Amino acid sequence: MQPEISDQIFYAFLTGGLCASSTSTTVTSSSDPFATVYEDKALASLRNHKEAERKRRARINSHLNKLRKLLSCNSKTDKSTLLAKVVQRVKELKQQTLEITDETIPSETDEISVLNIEDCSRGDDRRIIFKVSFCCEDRPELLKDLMETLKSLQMETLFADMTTVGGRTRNVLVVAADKEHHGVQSVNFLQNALKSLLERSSKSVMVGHGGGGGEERLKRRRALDHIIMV
Amino acid sequence: MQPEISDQIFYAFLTGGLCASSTSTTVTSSSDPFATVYEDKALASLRNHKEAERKRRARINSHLNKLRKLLSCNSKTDKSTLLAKVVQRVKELKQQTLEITDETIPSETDEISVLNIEDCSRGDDRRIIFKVSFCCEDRPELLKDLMETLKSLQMETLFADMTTVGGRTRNVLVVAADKEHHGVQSVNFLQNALKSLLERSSKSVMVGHGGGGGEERLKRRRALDHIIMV
DNA sequence: GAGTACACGTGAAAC
DNA sequence: TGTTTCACGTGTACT
Repeated sequence: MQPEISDQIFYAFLTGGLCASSTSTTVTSSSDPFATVYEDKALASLRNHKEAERKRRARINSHLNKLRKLLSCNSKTDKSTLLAKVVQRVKELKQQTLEITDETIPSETDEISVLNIEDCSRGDDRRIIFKVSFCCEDRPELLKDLMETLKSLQMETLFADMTTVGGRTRNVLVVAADKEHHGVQSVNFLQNALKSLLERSSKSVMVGHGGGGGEERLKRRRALDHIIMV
Repeated sequence: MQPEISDQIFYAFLTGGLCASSTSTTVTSSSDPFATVYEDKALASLRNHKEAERKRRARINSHLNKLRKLLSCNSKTDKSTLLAKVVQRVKELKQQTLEITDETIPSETDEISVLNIEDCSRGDDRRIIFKVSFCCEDRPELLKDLMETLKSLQMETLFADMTTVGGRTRNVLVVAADKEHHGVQSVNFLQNALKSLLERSSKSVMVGHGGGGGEERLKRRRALDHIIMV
């Protein structure tokens, strides 16, 4: 691709400009017939270039060392494996936070999701299984209303994860329904039931707690109400 | 530090061994009186070295490109700023997951913590504020017991975050107590009350749910019980 | 001695 | 324009 020895080095080599003791530049310039102002300029440029590259390398290596510390890697871990570990770590952390914020922590926007997970049932042919999850503002009667809704639909809760944080709540339930009364189309029943549940929620948010109060504070207050109801 | 042109290059340069067209090595070896078997060996070694270094660079750059994708960086983001962003991202993600798993997600081990956060009160001189947090197995009566305990201690719950996931629960409450009845030493009261609460929990875990059942399944069952109690 | 990893100086390309 | 970034080949040290 590129010549092994460039014209520039060759020239500098012949004129003695590239010897180890660079302090002799001036001397060389005065004693050598080839020495010119241009040569000095070129050498100065090379020196700048050299220095800039040095700083660039230092910058990169500095960041690499920070990464070594963050991953608690030995200072003698070589660059390639270090970077491989960094790639892996970033992937892990991204996945981890995604899972948590997606499935556990309440989001700022309301969500409803109903899934038929019948396929995962352990040979229970008489029941159909749904995964129900929703995210909304918390309110005192929310869970009670939810249980009543499920009861009226003749569904049984198998297990539930619930998170209430800062006045917002995310709930993930696995519910079972008898196949005599329900089929896959019951996903829509559930979805609609939840929807009206959340609508009741937003109404209660509007109407209840008539007295003023900070916005963020009010959110947290509602979490308190929930406890007090229990 | 090191000579600008090494003896090796100088020698190879004079013998013509380092010209761009490396295919002519054999020709050079046969026509040049300096050519020896040693020279060929040395050149082969250099070529191996060259190739190894090429591969090493490729390996490093490959990881850098992966990182570019993970951070959705332009493919023209330079190495240094890319690495700077990686450092920042890793720090953020670590902090984020630490916060969540530390303050929200229930841990596998039981924990009790009571803090006097009086200093943070907004000029409320007549009340003392505590931050109460605990993590344990969930059970149906847990929250009810908790509220009764706080009531008996004449403490009022200001707000609460609650997370129940996979049968374990983490609760963070901020409670207020009248300064006429409580001081900083009430931290101990609270701590002991919580401790007996959790002890009751572990007893109920041992005794209750006498019927068999999978270990993990049982955990989740208890989350269900909690809902049904509400 | 062969293999591996790093820092260096350099040429070239992008602005 | 000079400045900045990259890939390259090389010297050197460690194993």
